[in-house]
Amino acid sequence: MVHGFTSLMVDQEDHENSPENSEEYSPSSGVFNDTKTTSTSSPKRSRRSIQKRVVSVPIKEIEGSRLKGETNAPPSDSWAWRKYGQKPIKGSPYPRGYYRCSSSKGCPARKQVERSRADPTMVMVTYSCEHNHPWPASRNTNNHHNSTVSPPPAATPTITEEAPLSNTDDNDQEEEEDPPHELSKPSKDEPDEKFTSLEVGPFITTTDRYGWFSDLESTSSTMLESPLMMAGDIVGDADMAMIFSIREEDESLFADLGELPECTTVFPAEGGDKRGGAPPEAVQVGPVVWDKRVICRINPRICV
DNA sequence: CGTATTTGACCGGCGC
DNA sequence: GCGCCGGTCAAATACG
Repeated sequence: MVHGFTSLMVDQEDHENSPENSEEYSPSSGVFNDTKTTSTSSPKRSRRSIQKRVVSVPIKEIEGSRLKGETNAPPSDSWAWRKYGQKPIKGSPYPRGYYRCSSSKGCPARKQVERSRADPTMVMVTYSCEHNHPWPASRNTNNHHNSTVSPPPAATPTITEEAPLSNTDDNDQEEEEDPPHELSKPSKDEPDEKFTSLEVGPFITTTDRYGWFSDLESTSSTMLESPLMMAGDIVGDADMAMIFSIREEDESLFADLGELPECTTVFPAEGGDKRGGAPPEAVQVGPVVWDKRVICRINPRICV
């Protein structure tokens, strides 16, 4: 399966720059907008302030994994999701599907699946909240073999976005790390560092806590951090290149995963456009190899 | 029979 | 204060 996932980290303010360019989501779509809303300061974290991660998945994968029609079939993650609603979104011609983790009742994990209006071939999946339970909880999982947690290769998502975790009362650190302002990121010379600090740092560390994260990992073979993308076009290729060279060892670990997406699609996302130049289109990254590495970095567990 | 999906209505939040 | 939009809940229907 070839999947390209795109991950964007969205910051509250980033997208708003050019909503239009950020076609990925409708300008008015709550997702990003909310983020932009200074949720941080909001006394109560309204739903909007909740952290969300957006992943773009090529619809092919979805179809492949689930021959469902065109509806927004969610990419099969390792988690079990139950659809609890669907709504047409103003900015998009396609409706947005709302899914909840059916693995356990108490699991607050939620997922929104929406077709990218810019690229009908891509499906944007927004994850909110984390899972309370471990993987096994999900039944959908084909992961019998998951003895480790190897996620079903169903789809290769790229994380497009990160959310502002305003809800974090306590946490703060995390978000700061993801400054949407790519400018800062690029500043870092070392790609590794970025990963570490950006992706891995905040979120990864808490893999356990962030169920969604795990799920992404597991689910996808390819993960991109938004920071990279956001970092801008600049970073873009160069970074990736660096990334690719991150660790080869990890590759072996992933060998099991087997199929890697041939290409990864990266969405500049809103952040990207902010640079002004970045076209909304997805960038294809040839080798997916780095994915694995990234994943490893993110989740050592998987690597093992 | 049980579970999942689908559709409609209601509630809350945000913007104007 | 009103209106609009997004998100969630609940009920009904369909499928396994």
